[in-house]
Amino acid sequence: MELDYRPGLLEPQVQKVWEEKQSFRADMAHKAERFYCLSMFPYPSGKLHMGHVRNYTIGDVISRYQRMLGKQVFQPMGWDAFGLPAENAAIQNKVPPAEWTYQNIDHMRKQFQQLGFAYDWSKELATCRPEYYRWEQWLFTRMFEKGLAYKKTATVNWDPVDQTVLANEQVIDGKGWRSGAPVERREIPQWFLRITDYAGELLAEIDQLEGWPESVKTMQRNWIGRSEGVELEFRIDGSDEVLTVFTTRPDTLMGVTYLAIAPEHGFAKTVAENNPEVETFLQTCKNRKLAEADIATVDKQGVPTGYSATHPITGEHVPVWVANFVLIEYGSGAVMSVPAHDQRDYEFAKQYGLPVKPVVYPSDGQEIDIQTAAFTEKGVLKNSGEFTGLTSAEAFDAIAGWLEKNAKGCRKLNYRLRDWGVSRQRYWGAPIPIINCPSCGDVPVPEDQLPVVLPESVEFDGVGSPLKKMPSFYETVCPKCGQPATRETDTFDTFMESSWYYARYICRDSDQAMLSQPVNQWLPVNQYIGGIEHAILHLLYARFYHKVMRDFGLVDSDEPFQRLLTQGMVLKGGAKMSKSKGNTVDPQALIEKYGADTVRMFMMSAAPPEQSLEWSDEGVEGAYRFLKRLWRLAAEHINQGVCGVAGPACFTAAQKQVYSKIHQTISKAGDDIGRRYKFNTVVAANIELVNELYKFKDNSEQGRSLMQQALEAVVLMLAPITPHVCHILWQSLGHDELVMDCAWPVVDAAALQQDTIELVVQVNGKLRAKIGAAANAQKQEYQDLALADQNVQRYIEGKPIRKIIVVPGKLVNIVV
RNA sequence: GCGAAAGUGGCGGAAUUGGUAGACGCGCUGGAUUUAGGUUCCAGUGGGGCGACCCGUGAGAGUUCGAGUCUCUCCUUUCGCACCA
Repeated sequence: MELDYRPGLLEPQVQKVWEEKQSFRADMAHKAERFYCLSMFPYPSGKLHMGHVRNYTIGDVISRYQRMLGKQVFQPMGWDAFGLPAENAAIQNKVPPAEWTYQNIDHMRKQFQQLGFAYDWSKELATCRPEYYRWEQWLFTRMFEKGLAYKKTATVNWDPVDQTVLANEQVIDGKGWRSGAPVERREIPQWFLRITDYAGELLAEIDQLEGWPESVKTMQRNWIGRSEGVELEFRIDGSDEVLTVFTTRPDTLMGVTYLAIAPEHGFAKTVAENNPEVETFLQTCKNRKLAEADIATVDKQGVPTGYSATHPITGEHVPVWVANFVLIEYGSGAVMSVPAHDQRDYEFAKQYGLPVKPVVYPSDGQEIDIQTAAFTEKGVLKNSGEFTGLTSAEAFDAIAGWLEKNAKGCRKLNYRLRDWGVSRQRYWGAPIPIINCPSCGDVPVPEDQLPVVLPESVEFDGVGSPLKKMPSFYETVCPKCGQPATRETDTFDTFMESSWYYARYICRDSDQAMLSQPVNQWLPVNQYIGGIEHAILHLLYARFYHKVMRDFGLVDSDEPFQRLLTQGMVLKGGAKMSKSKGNTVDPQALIEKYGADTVRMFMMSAAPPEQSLEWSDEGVEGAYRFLKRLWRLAAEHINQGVCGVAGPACFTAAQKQVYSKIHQTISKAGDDIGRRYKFNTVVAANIELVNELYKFKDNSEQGRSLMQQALEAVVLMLAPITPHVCHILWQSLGHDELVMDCAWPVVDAAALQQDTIELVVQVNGKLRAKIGAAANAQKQEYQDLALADQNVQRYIEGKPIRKIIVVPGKLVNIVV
């Protein structure tokens, strides 16, 4: 065996073996314990970037480890193939989006294979294929029939020059990214899914997601944003209009000094017709961006409508303002403002000289200072008529009860979550399967006419969707009345495809149904892996879809993903690797220079998976150096002849130490890879073991057997991380079977037992001595040993001992 | 602005249940091998101090015999905010 490690030669050979043996193909009908390991599929943007390599290496390591535990592992891969970048590339390169996408897929698939990922390619899917999106269209028509899909107007970013709708990402400083024209808000009819119908269940079942990170669960809870409050009405004076507002603080109702409505509110528009000042203000608001982050950070501005409204309890008249910080999407688009007890209302009131009326005071009787800020805590009511003296909690009930009794309001459960808008005014997406008939209205495309196929051969000029210029696409007849009608030319949000692909992999070839057996045998996904940036949207939409599919009888389970790992980003120089920052490192070049195993090993060893990972060229060198060292150690041993593995016989001290190190490593690596998902320390533990083996020079029969045993353990433990080199080494160590099919090594518990320990002695919590002591001694013995130590004596001399803490087998702390 | 995380040597990180801070790697320093460079191998490497020792986990307080770890306040960075995926 050569002493030089040559990954460039060996990796393609090993990949060929896997290919020939179809090693990664899962037996979907297998009765053994199943493990479905899924990494979020990529958008086929061209070539793999480091973020991909990290994501997919983590998934592959988990898959290969689970396989070594004897499970039937299913690890598929596919392509989230619809999306905006294909349209941009089409304009730039004059290539139709479909062609560009398929080319990218071919290239990236090759790269995946070069990295040695254990994917079952027989189940590969691409979401831009009609056989895939056909079922998404079918599900949508069913949701339409059940009332879960509906149409309403909603706001989009409109580029008046390019005459096109822009994504938030395409709006730079309020201007269209291509035209540079100031973007306008425009309201157009769009399709929505009633995810809010499932808000309660989506929230409640977060508690059952035991395998999810707490941070993600908290973010989802906050996103859904359940709040209990009161909905109440304010009549506009001198008009039939009624403003409905929602508040979580009805106890502050007596402190209302004005109402604020969103610029998009119907009443604001009505007022604007006869009020130039309001009209001007609404026009200004048209240029603001859609993103909530922009709305929340913008300077608070507003104008009075000139109208007042009647307070439902006191009958007082409070002015109605239009304000830019009120969100039309949340609640009813109108809020009652209590400047004394809400900071945002307070700032607005100060800015426009509106009165501040405190009605809640601290329970301990202290005064409050509302000269600088609102008092937002709960407390006891004052200046509140019949409610004066009640606590905030009592007042909630009393005021809600009063409003209900007088038919002016009611208790209400409100969610921050909004319905999911799924219409996109784009070409490269799944067509929305609706036909607009002049007499029948919106009619879903019947099942036998699905899929509505997206034409792939198109001229793409970037001005509007090509579908709108293709009569062959949109001209059709109404399925109900047979009269000429037009198809919907909008396409679906790409989150629609990524919300159910995990289920479709299992039955990819099913052409009679969206999902078919053995889908329920494999769901939910045991382990899902993907970027933290998907913590809310994608993961929430997929959970919603799963529940809809369950209610339609397509799946048995309530949740799609049992365990979730959110991997951190790959950084270079402290910043996310991105084309725009120009700090990317191309994985392809590294694979060619060092081989896939080195790249995989660096990715796993540089940081724990959830944390961000700082890219380091030197670190890659280090990983490469280790694999060379491992190779050489194994080759030197193998060249002297492989040998059997003897049990723990009469070891010399040095042998015993190595034997115990092997099993300490197996113990740590097993816990880290299986329970803690800390792959960096799995690698570190094995490096330590190899370092120790380099120092272990023992050519006795017993010594060589120990070396054989140690090398086998290292190869088995690293096989999930660096599968190619471990494949070769395993065979060279004298085995016929594939290392990937072997069982994870077993710890010899006896080897972990130690006779002596290092006893740490502290005086007043500071380390003063380390003493060798028997591992199984009594508390008193440890204490005596500690007190007898010379250095310890120096520190306690002449001082009274107040307390001695003994942690058996570990530490003694003497307090003087 | 709101929500969620993170902050430890020159760098990436380790410290799993509140119990020895800095495992392992990178880098650096010195040495060996080599015609040289590279490779490989050995030794050292948190800061200060001649030393006994002292200081040290973003800042400040607190709880504790003992805090990187728990609590509070603050600072900085990252992610998400509904049409990027």
